[in-house]
Amino acid sequence: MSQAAAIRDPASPAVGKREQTKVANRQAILDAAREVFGELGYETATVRDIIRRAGLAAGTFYNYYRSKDEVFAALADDGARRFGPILKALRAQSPDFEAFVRSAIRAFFEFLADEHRNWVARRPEGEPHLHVQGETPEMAAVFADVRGAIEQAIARREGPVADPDYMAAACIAIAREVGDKMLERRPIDTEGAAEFAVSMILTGLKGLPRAPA
Amino acid sequence: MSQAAAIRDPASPAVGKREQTKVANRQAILDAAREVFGELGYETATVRDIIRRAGLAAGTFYNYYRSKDEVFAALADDGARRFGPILKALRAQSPDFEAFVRSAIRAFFEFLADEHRNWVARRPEGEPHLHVQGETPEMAAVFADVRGAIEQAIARREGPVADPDYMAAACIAIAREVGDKMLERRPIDTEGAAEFAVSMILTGLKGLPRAPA
Amino acid sequence: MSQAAAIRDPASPAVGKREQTKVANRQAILDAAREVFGELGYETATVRDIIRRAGLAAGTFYNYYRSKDEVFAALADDGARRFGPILKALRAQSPDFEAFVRSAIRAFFEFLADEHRNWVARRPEGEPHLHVQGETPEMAAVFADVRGAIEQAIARREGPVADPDYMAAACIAIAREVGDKMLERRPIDTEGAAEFAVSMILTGLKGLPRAPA
Amino acid sequence: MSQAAAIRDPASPAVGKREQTKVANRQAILDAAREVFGELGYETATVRDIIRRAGLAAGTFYNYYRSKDEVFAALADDGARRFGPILKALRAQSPDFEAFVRSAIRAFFEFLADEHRNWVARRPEGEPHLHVQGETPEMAAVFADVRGAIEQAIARREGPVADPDYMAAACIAIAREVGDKMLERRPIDTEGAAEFAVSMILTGLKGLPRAPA
DNA sequence: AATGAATGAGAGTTCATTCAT
DNA sequence: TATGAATGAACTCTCATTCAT
Repeated sequence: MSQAAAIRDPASPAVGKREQTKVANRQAILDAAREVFGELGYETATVRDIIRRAGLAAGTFYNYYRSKDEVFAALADDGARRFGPILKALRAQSPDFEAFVRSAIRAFFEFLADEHRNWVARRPEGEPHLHVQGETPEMAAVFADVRGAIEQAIARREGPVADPDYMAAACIAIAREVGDKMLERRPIDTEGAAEFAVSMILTGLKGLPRAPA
Repeated sequence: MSQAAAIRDPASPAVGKREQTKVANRQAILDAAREVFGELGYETATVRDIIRRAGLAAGTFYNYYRSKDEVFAALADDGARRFGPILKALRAQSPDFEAFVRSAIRAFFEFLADEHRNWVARRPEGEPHLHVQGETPEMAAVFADVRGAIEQAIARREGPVADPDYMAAACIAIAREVGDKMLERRPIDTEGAAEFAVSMILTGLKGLPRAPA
Repeated sequence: MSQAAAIRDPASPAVGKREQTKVANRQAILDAAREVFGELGYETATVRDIIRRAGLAAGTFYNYYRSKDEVFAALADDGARRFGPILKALRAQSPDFEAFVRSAIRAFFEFLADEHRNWVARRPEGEPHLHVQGETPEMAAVFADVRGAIEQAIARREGPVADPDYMAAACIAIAREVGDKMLERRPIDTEGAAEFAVSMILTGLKGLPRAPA
Repeated sequence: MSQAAAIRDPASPAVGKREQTKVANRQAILDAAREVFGELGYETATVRDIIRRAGLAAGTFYNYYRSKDEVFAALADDGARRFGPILKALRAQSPDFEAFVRSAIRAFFEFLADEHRNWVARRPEGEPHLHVQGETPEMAAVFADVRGAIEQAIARREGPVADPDYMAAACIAIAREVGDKMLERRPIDTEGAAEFAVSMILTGLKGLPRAPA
């Protein structure tokens, strides 16, 4: 190695090319896995699908993740790590439960739209896979976060006192499904979807505009 | 096989034994498939699991269904065939949209509880399969029915005029998830769950009891 | 099925063709495994090698044995099951330790020669596998038997009182290696080999003919 | 790597650092390989096991040996190179065949005990690998040497005239197996083992002490 | 020369499906 | 028609070896 090579521009990142591609590969695998799991589901997706999409060789996968399970778990961690803090901040800032719901839904839909750019929405034809759509492990982790926040709010009596488990489930369900639909439209309208979901959650169908008699 | 088995009982019904067995086997396979798919999910479930539970031999499966896919599809048809008419009747009888939602949810939860007796709710531990829970092909078909009914109602301007797609998605979502939770509890309380779901759908969180100040 | 087919000649074996081929296949796999393990050793041998030699398809192997390990173990059992009783009878019949050694060695060499017809003696070229030659799991089981018999004899003070562990090891070693050499020659002379081995075991080099001064 | 490392210490010996490292690395790999092959056997041992133990990187292995096979062969050469001369000297010094056997066995057992300190005797449990124990390539080479010496002696009519091939095999076998047993005991008693082996070889069981009547 | 990530052939094993009985 | 063994493609994962750094 030439001496020049050793003298590094302090402004440049302190990583060699090797480390760079290592990071890049890890990310490529993660991204490919997100896509593939999103499209095919955990069982149907194969490690080969993932690495092929990442443009790597079969064995390379195992340099980064010890198993199919492990990438899957890594994806979940990744999602939670990114959305968790956002949610926490929102929780702290919101003056009341309604405000929290409002901002959380909005943030969630934006997160969703962001994520969406990472998966190809294309679904394989002729394969029975009901409703697993849009179900990335990352989403699962985020849902868990949201559920926690809702349950906490209920415990603090900031929200309705109805069955907390049912409530969390229903709110999550709305966010999930409406979010799913949102992603299927062009352009993706997070604003509109959020408005709908918030209204539905807070006031139900009663809160939605009625047809004039 | 003993010779006696070959001698037809003259008192037996006119349907040949063969035909009887054929119908019985077809049903046995369908029932077994419902259970197995419910327990393990489409991918994890094997044809062997199904035929073993049906008490038949591997090859026999293919006398009734051409593939694993086909029995899966048949299940969906089966569910729709059973719930569809119920839904239609409800639709006809209901004076207004609210009444329809109320009765449909109730009917759906009862159908769900009924179905539930056919699957063992046990889920394999240590396998990442988020949210596929309670997702039988039959359910999927029923969901489709419900969605249709909602969309129709909206088209007929009996309900709110908000985005019909979002509305159907949200209603289904609530029914699905609350139904799921309902099935996890003992005793299974369809009444309570239906009340919650209806209230949530119609009036949202606002319609739920609030904590006294 | 015609009635004629059902009426079976009582002298013929009471098995259908299916069962026949099942038994035949099980044996074919076992035989192929014996050969392949003998030639390549446990690690190098692949399940594919075994089933290819058995003339079957990859999956078929697993209809008979649950794993590579299991055939291996089955082979050992097989050998022990066949030689164990012989050894026991010899032990009972022999008036003294010497007679036992004599007859046991002879029986062992005959067993060995018999076995030999089941393995192809061909060894893969260019592969380093020292001394694993002639080492079938079956042999291992037989060796264990022999060792047991020797140790027992020693314990009963019928033989020399020297270190029993060393003695058993040495006797086994001689039988094994001389047996190995014996198998490499044509024709296979069990008589000559047995004479040598017995003499070597009982009187060592001293018992062997010396060159005339 | 720090810049300082690149500046050669002027006080360092004349051999370039590179050359030193080359020799050291080659030896480190050889030593690691001896251990690893001894512990795991040829097949089970991986190149990674070897280089990890040598404290080097995967690629470095291939700067010294072209393949896993080659390092295996090199080990054999190494052993032969070390034991061969000893054996030759013994051969020259011994007045007769008995004396040669005696001294050769003793030397062999001492060599064995020496070698033993380089492998960890621990063997992986639950793996079927019968009798490959104690089988280093080095041992194999030494065995070949011994065999040669015995055959030569026989050819020179210094020993019994019985089948030389069988004789060599039997002697080697005893040495090998008793040596193996010897290594399993604590403390390692080369003296006792040698005495037993020599006695067994020269006079067979007859030469071993008998139980008093 | 040293490094260690990338490679891809090939291992053991599973399972939907076929087919002789 | 029922049977269940046979089939072989496809799966997850390992590892000797190569090669850019």
